[in-house]
Amino acid sequence: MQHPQGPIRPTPHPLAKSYEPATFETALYEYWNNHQCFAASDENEPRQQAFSMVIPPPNVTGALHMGHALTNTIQDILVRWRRMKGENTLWLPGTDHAGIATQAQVEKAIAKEGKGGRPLTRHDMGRDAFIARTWKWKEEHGSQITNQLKRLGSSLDWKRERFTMDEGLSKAVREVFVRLYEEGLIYRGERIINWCPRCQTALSDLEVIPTDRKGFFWHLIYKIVDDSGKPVKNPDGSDAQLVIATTRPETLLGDTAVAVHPDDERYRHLHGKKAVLPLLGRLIPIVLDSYVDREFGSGALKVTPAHDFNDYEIAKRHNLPQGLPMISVMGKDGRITPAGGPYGGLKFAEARERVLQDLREAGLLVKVEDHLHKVGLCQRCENVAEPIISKQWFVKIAPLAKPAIEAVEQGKIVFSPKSWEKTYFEWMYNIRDWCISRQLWWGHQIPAWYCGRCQEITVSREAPTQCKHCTAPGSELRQDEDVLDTWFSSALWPFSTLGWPESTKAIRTFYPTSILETGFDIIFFWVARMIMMGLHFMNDVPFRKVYLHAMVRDEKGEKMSKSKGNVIDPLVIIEKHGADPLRFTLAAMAGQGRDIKLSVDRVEGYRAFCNKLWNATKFFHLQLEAAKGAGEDIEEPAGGVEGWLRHHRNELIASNRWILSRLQTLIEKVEQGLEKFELNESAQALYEFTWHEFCDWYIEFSKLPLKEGGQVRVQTLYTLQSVLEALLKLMHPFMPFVTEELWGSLPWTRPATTPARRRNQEPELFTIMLQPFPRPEPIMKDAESERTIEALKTIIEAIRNFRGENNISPKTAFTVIYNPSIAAADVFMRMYAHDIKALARISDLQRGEQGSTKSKAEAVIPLTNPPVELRIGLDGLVNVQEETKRLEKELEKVNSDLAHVQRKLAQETFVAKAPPELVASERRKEQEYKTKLLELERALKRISEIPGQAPRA
RNA sequence: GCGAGCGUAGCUCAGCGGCAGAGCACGCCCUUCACACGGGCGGGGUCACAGGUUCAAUCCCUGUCGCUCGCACCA
Repeated sequence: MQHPQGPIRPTPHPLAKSYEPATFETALYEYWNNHQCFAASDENEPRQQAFSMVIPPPNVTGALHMGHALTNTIQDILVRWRRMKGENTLWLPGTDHAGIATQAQVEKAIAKEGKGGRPLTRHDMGRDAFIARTWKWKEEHGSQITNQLKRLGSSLDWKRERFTMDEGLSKAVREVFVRLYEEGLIYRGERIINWCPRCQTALSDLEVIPTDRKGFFWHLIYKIVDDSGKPVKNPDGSDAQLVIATTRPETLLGDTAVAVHPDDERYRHLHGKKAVLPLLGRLIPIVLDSYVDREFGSGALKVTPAHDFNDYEIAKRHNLPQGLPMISVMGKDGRITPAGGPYGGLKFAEARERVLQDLREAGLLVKVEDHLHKVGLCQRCENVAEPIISKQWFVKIAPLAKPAIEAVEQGKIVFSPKSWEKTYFEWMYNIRDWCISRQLWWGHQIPAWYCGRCQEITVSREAPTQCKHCTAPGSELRQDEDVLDTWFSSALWPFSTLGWPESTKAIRTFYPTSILETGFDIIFFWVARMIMMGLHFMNDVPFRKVYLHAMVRDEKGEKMSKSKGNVIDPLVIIEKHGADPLRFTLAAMAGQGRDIKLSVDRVEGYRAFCNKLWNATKFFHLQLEAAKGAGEDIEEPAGGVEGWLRHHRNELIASNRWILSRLQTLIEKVEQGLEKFELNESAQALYEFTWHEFCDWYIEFSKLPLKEGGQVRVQTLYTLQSVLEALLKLMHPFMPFVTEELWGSLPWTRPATTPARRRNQEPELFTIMLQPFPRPEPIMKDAESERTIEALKTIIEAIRNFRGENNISPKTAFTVIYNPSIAAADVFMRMYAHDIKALARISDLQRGEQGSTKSKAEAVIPLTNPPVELRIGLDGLVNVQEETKRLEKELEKVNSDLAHVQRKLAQETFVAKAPPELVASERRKEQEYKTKLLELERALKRISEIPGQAPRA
C-alpha cells in the first residue's frame, strides 16, 4: 500500500469485509488536499469556464451543526460536479468574526480569571489587551469549524481561506466605509434605535426578534386642562380626562404628548387642550394623528417618542416636543435616567412597580387586564431590547436598494425557489436605514476620528495625521470607539475575498460568482446586502443565482436548539455512520421549500446503501480474481473498457446490453437533477438504480455468464467494471469518500484527465474527483434488451410470488412447465431458460401442455408478457387450499383491474376525446385481463374438481 | 392584517393530469458461494375537507379547516 501522500493513492485490495468509513475518510481528505485537488486557478483562465461560489462564512466561534452540514453538502455536490465537468471551479472558504458572539465567548472565558471572587471584565483589561486576547482565542479555536467542514468532505480551496477581519478584508471594509461616507450614504445621527441593555450595544432592526409575551394592559387616567391649567369640563359638567391603556407604564415618564384621532367625535372638545402627565404633573399637548386606531382601547394614545418607534414617527410629524425636550428616560445601563425624576436610577422592572404603586395610590390606575403582546428580544442574548434615542452611524439605504431591486426584477439575479423573490422585494421596498455601529470592541473599528479642537469628524482609510477641517495635528484626534455591524463586512464577502479593492486576477476570473447557496433566514441579513454592495462597488451582481435551502429540524419538526436538547450533531453522525451517509441523507431530503425533518433512521438506511455499494464492488473483484485464477485472458482492452463495450455492443448478451442501456437513463436523470437544483431527484435515481437494478437484477443475471467462462465472462467483467466506474463517478459529488475508496480499487482506471487536472503539476494523479463526469451515450440505449429483461423479470417474479405466497422454502426445488401461446414465446423461453431457472430457483423449466406436470392438481400462472402460461405441479408441494386462496386473490385483482378498464372504455367521451394511443392501450389491457381472467377461472374450476377436495363456496 | 409554504401508508418524505411510490417500521419464509448494513414474498392509503374545470384530478382553480414560517403590528 502506498503512502497517502504519494502520487498514487492507496489502493486497499482486497476490500474490507464491509463498509467502515472511519478507516479511510480522513486519509482521503488529506490526499486530495495535499495534491491540490480543490485548488482553482486564476492564471489566464477563461471566465466562461469558471464556476465560483463563496461559502457563507460560519462564525469562528461556531461548531458544525446540521444547517452547516446541509448547506455545505449541497455546495460541495455542486462544486464537485462542476469540477468533474471540467470547469475551473472555485469554492472559497472562510469564517466570520461574529462580533457579539465572539466577544461574548472571550468575556465568558476571562470572567473566570477575576480575583477575589469578582469576575474579570473586558474593561478591567482595557481595549487593546482584550482585542489581543480575542485574536489569541481566534487562533486557538477558530479552526474548529473549518476542521469540521473537512470531515464533511467539503472540497474548499483552502489556500484562499479568508477571515472577515484579516488585513485584506479590513482594508475593503475601510474603503467601503470611506466611499459611502463621501457619497453621503453613511451618516452619523441621533435616532431611535434598538438597544440591548445586556449586550450594551445598538442593534439593527433585524437583530431584534418580536416575541409573544404575556403581560398586562394598564389603563391610566390623564387629566385634561386648558392652557392656564384649569380643568376642562365635559359637556355633562364632569372633569374631562382620558383613559389611556399601556403595556409599559414606566414609559409615561418620557411622554411628550397624547394623541387622538382627528375625527374622533368623543374627543373633539379636547382639541388644543393639554393633558396632565400622571405622577410628574408635566403638561403635554394633545395632538391629532390619524395613526391612532379609534377602535382600540380608549382611542387615545400616549406618545413616548424616545422609546417607541411609532411614537417617534408621530413626534416627528407633529414637530414634537413643542417646547419640551425629547425625553429619554430609559438609560443604556438598564436604569431610569435622571429625566425620570424621582424614579431616576431605578432598574426598568423596579421603576414599573414603583410607577404602578404610585398610580394606584393617586387613583389614576383604573383597570388592569391580561394582555398578550410582542416584546422585542435581542437576537443574541434573548433579553428585552429597548428602543432608545442614541447617536449612531447609519447607512442611507434607499439609494442602494433601488438598483438591488431592479437587478432581481430584471432577472440578473434569479432566486430559487422563485417565491423567495417576493419576500426579498417586500423587505427591500420597505427597507429602513441600517444602523451599523455597535458598542463592542471586537470588530472593524469605525474609521472616523473626532477633533478635540473643532469637534468635526474626519473619515479616512488610514489614521489621519491631521484634522481635515481645522488641520489640528493627529494627536488631537480620537478615533470613534464603536465597531461595525458584523454583517457590514459579510456584505462585501463575494468581492473582498477575491482581493478587492486591489484589481486582481481572481476578481477578473471569478466575479460575479456563479451561485450563492444559503438559508432563507439570512436573505435580509446577508443576501440583500451583498446584492446592494456588489452592485454599488463592483458595478455588477455578486452572484447570478441564489439557491435557498430548507431549514433542518428534528424529527418532530421543531427547530434544533441546545436548550431543547433535540440537536442531532452532524459530527456524532459522521463518527458513527460516516460522512457519506449523512451527505446522501441531506441531499435526498433537500427538496425545495419546506422543512427538513431529519431522522437518524434515514441515515442508517443510507449507510446500508454504502455497504451495498461496497459489496457490489467486492463482488466484481472476487469475480475478476476467479477469472484470472481460471487462466482467463483478462487484460484491459486496447481503447479501454468503455471503448471496447461500445465497439462490441451488438455482440453483448442481453443482460449486459440492458444494464448499459439503463445506465444511460440514469446519467440523464442525475445530470438533470443537478442542473435543475433538484438534488433529491438525482439522489433517488442513484439509489434506485444501484440497489434495485444493478444489485438486485444485474448482478444476479451476471452470475451465469461469469460461471460459464470464456468470452461471455470477459464481456460481463468489462460491463461490471464499466457500470461500476460510471456509477461511482455519478455518485462521487454526493458521496465523495466511499466512491473514491472503491474507485481506487478498480482496475483499468486512468489518471485524472479533466482540465482541472491538467492545471495540476503532477504527471499522474489518480483520483475519482478529477475524472470526467459521465455523459449519456445515446448509442448505448437498447430498447430490445430492455424489453427482454422486463419479460424475464415478469416470469421470475411470478414464480417467486407463487413460492412466497405459498410459503415454499427456497430450498424446495420444483419444476415449472410453460406453454407458449405463440412460437416466438417458445424461442424466448428456450433462450433464457437458464436465467429463469437460476433467478427463480427452480429445478427445471420445460415445455408442456396441461396435465404434463403429472400432478393431480396444478397451479396456473397466466402471463401476457411474454405470452406464456406457467404450470406447477402441486403434489407434495402445496396444500390445494392454499393454492386456491392464491388463485382467488389473483382473480380478484384481475377482476377489479378489468372492471376499471371497462368502466373507462364504456364512456363514449373518453373514447372520443382521450388521446388515441391511450385508448388503444386501454383496449389492449382489456384483452389481456380477459384472457388472464378466463385462465384463472379455468384453473380454479379444475382445482375445485380434484377428488377429495371440498368445493369452496 | 398582508405574504409564503405545508397537510399523501404507523413514522419521515417523493410524486403533481391518465389504475397511489420509496425508506424506516410491521408480518411470513430464508445464515443460497457480494452483502443479515442481506435476499424473497406480503399486509397497510375515500392522497385534510367541500365545490369547480376536464373524457379523466392526489395533481389545476375556488372556498373551508388545521399546522409552519416571514413581514407589519393595536399603544
